[in-house]
Amino acid sequence: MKISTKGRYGLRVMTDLAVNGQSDCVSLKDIAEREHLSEKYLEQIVNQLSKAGLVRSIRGAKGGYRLTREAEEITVEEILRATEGSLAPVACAEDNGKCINYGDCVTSFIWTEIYKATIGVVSRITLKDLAERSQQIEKTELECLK
Amino acid sequence: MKISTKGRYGLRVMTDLAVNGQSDCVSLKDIAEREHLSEKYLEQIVNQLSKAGLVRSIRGAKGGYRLTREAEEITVEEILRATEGSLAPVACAEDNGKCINYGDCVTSFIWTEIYKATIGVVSRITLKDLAERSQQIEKTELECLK
DNA sequence: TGATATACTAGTGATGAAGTAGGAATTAAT
DNA sequence: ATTAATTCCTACTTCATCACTAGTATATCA
Repeated sequence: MKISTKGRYGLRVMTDLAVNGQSDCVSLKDIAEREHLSEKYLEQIVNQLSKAGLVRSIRGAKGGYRLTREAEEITVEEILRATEGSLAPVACAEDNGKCINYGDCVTSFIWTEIYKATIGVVSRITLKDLAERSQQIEKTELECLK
Repeated sequence: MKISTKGRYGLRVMTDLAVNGQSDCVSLKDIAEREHLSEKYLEQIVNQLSKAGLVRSIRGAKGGYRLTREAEEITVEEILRATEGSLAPVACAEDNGKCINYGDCVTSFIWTEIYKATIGVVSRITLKDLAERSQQIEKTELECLK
């Protein structure tokens, strides 16, 4: 029942883009530095986000990435789906319990319920929520430094 | 975001015990046969259930396992915790978002929400629910054979 | 005493997670 | 035109975990 680094980093990249990519596009180098993550690894993750249509890339010098939509129109569900794959606890859960594996039928409703509960959470949270939180935290940290 | 075979098989073993272990104790050999699972592998899983206090073992010939409590007093949450370990999507989620990893703070509330939603589902389902479902399915299958 | 159980520990092969590494293609600035 | 910066693409690597398998020791019943 774990979310991998791809999902977690994916959210951080997207949040970073929402906060720092208002006017311009942002390079992976900058993001990697700010978020203390490996640029090369982020490359792969952003590639998935790009294929999912959540970011657009601009190649060459002064290139980078930017969101394809407004932050409030991108959900955490979309980001996690792009980076994590299925969010279902077992394969069959996504098809509302049409399971192939003989013997798991008794428990299939459990997985469907967990799946629905999870989607209920992540579909309601938008990238804007994360961006706002991020800026709030930044502010608090500055306060603390005084 | 996956549940492993330990969690899935664990639920099946417990359901089997609830259905077939009313009066007597049940041997792993019988369970493995009925559920089409490896006896040796089940040994490890039942061991975890035993350490969690969900089943009691009786050694020697005519030995086996039995539930320590009534099926309606055992939740799916307990069974999954015993077999899967933590049900939180990331480590910090269980502590209500007190995360150590710098940088994940912005997203920690997501994991806590997912965690709470998951627990909400599995804490309300009891072993009795599974046992009843199992017997219902058995009945249906017999109906189909007519 | 022997057959039937569980208890415990170790080993194994396959898979996936979490990166690393290197080069090709593209673009902006000099 | 060249160079530096950037994305794009593929392959490789290391490590941990999953899903078992195997073997031996221990306990109990008949």
